[in-house]
Amino acid sequence: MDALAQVLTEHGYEGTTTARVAERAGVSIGSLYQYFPNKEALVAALIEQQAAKLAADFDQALAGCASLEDGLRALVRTAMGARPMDPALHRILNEQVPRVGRVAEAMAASRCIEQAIARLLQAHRHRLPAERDPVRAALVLETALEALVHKSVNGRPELLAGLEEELYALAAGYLMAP
Amino acid sequence: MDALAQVLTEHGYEGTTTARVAERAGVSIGSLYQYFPNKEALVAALIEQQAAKLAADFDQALAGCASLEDGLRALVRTAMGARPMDPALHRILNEQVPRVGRVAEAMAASRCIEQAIARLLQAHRHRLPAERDPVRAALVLETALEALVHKSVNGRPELLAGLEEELYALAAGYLMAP
DNA sequence: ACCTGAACACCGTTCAAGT
DNA sequence: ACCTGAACACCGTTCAAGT
Repeated sequence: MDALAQVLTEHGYEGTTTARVAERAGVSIGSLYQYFPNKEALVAALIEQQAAKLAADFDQALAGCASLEDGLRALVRTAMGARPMDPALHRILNEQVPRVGRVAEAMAASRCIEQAIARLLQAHRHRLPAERDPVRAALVLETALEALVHKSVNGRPELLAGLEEELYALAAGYLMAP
Repeated sequence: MDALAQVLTEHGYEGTTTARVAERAGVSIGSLYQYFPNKEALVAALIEQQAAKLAADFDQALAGCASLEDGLRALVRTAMGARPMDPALHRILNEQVPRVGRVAEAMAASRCIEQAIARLLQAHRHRLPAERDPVRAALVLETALEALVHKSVNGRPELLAGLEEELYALAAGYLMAP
């Protein structure tokens, strides 16, 4: 995994050959194929590793929030701080997510995050309008925040300044509208 | 472009070889490379074609909206109806967008859509809170709606039922919050 | 001017042989 | 049991030869 992360960062996805990863890891190409059935599975393993770490971050951040407002602020902060190590690596992996298998376990981590958000919303459901289902709202928020952080990190850096307040307004307006 | 679209739909991105596209188009592989420098440029051309069409849809839908509410409803409807032809093809192309060149012209279409939304918001800026910048809000809305429609079409179909009202609540709550 | 397709370079994957 | 790397299959791309 470390060798893969290094090669991806240095050469991008297309430039990442199984031979290069094996060489960097100090094993033969045959050995690599003993542990991973193909290149896709190799990349998927790294994606799952990062996704699991991210899901744990959300779980921890949202666990003990007293008010809905505190919870939303923690949610926004965690979403924005979700640039674990190298942003370039994060970007490369994100681009590969849709193409890796059935999105498999990366989707599982995404569902974990949704569930953490859903628990927060359920704990304060008396604050939400009647028509706002907490589980569905959690999916909406996770998707929207993830897309906005992603776009601001990659491609549209002018979004980054003041994004935190913007995301809070988006979440709060959606959840607590008349 | 037609041959490419067919082969992509039938075989997916990995299964789409330049040889197969050339064969389907009824030309030799050499001819294909006379018009497109490489496979990426070939796919990029199809992406640009679809993106331009989408941008035109938004321009038209948002042009003559009397009220902000009408405009937002048109925005949500257009975003949801943005499944031009084959949804499978749309999905395959979307997955390739981040990997195609500098995102080049697909990004240009995305900016056209943002500008169409920004014009709508600017026309009704007296309805927005003072801290809500129309240009930035347009970028936020475009990103969030696109991500939610994309996720509901691909991967999470349970989102689709009632999504239109959900998106409207998200947009209206964000724009017209206290 | 434009087309053709055999040939080339390269990469993912396998498997017979080694330890 | 596990490792090795030459060999294979396949795909993107080129270019000498044809029209």
